[in-house]
Amino acid sequence: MSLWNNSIDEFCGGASRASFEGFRPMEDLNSVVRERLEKAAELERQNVALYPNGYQVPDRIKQLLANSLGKKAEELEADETAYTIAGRVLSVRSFGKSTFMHLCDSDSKIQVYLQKNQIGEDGYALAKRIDIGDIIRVGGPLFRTKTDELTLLVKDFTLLTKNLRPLPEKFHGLKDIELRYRQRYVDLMINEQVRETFRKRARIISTMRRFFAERDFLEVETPMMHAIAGGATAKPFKTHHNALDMDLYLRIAPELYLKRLLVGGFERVFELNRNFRNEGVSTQHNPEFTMVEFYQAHATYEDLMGLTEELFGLLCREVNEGKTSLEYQGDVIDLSAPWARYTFLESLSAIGNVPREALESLEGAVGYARSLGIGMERFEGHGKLLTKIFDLVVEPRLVQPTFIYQYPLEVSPLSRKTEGAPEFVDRFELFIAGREMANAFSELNDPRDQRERFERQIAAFQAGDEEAHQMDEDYIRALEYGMPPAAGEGIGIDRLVMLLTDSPSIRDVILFPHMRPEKKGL
RNA sequence: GGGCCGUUAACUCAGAAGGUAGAGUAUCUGCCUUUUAAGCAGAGAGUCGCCGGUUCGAAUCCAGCACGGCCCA
Repeated sequence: MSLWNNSIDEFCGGASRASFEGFRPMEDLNSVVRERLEKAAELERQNVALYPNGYQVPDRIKQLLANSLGKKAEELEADETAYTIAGRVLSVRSFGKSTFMHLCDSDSKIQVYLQKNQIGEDGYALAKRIDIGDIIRVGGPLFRTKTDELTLLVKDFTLLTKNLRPLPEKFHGLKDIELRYRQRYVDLMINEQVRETFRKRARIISTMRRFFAERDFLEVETPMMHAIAGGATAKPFKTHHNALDMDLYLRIAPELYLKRLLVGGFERVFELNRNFRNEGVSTQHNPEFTMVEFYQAHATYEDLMGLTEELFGLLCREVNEGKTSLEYQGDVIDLSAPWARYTFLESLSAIGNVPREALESLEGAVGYARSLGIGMERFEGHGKLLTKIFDLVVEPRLVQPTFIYQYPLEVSPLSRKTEGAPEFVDRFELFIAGREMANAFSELNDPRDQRERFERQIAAFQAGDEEAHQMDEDYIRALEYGMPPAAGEGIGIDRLVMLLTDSPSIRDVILFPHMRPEKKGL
């Protein structure tokens, strides 16, 4: 007992003070951490740097694997070329005078072999002090073991970073969902498929940027902090600007700013960034989430259907080995164009089996909604009620990609009215795997109509609808200058990544999902 | 906000009916120069989420709270 106490003392405040100025032991010191601390102190006493830098690492494991693909043992044996790689030690199999380790760098893993007669008595003694979780640099030629595994025969090695906390169990990995999200760094270290998910996320986003760039869309950045939270129906987060002494809202959507850019003359714009909505957290919702919104002048929502089919097909092939179909949570989903299209009302009757009287009158809808257990607020009209019915009886059944178009005017305050059907708008939503994936419409560019819509929203707000739009006078003014006819669309990136990576929860595709703070001391 | 479930060693998990906690991995010691969930022998490691209550006695039963998960609104 007193042995490790003394050693920790030395490590934290005694002999090693110079190199550990300010270092304090963690509160949850367990026996393994104590032993690591002691081992680290011992290494420092032997003048082994625990956190050196400046070492060159010319080779990547991925390259070594690629270059050696198909090379026979004899072929490798004959090649004396030494390679130098660095990575985290993930496993150790140690014998009396030799040791195997697996080393992992950012995208690949390779076995390395340390032998006493290669690195000498002192070198091997130091090698024995390497722990799982340490980051090391090794150099030497490649060979194949008896079991034909490509392995680097270590001629020299350097400790680059000492690990002080044991890694999770090698076989089961880190399973505890809470720990995986709170300590994503450990999750990423241990669970290769998690790293792969986030690599795919990056690829999806960069492919999307390229897709829009190729079509002459300009990427822009509009404000995250809004004086009026507009562009969607959602509750915003409120914040305060001290110097200006004014309340601001984190944006719920960039829409109204992007359309101001159409007015300004940028005819194709997109923004791919975060939105914030002050609502519940679930497998589908994170308070901050990523959206791409894009606007194209002289296009209609029907044009965007084709563009969306093209984009989703491309993204799917990009992360899914060139295939245009994928499996999501057991369902095979075919993203090949063209996708099914139903008007909103058609879908209610054809897919949701909603009776005609519910579609034709508010009274009919109220009665039917009640039979489904759907409540109704005073400020809600027929259109709003039908969307609630839709969410319950149609949306979950839209597993294969489906466009639902011609939405009720009441729930679409920024969309152009459908010609000849003024209670409906030129808008579609895309559903895949029972979830809304995109929302698009031909943009309302008549300032008189837009003002009326805002006024209806304000009436709804006054009647108690907290999510209703506020009046945005500057946006009306912009429309008065003239916004070209245009169509715009928003796609939820997180849900898209969930779909393309077969992830059941939005938290699986967000690196650091929102969590309540942990109360326990670290 | 409501319902159900979970929280035990650093990790993955056992602990019917109340009697002061176990395994595997990891760690430490010894043996071991082609292993790969290496092996063999031994050892250490726990505020059983927190706080109350019932009881001679609580990881276990009860109430509350915290955090998390799933479902619902």
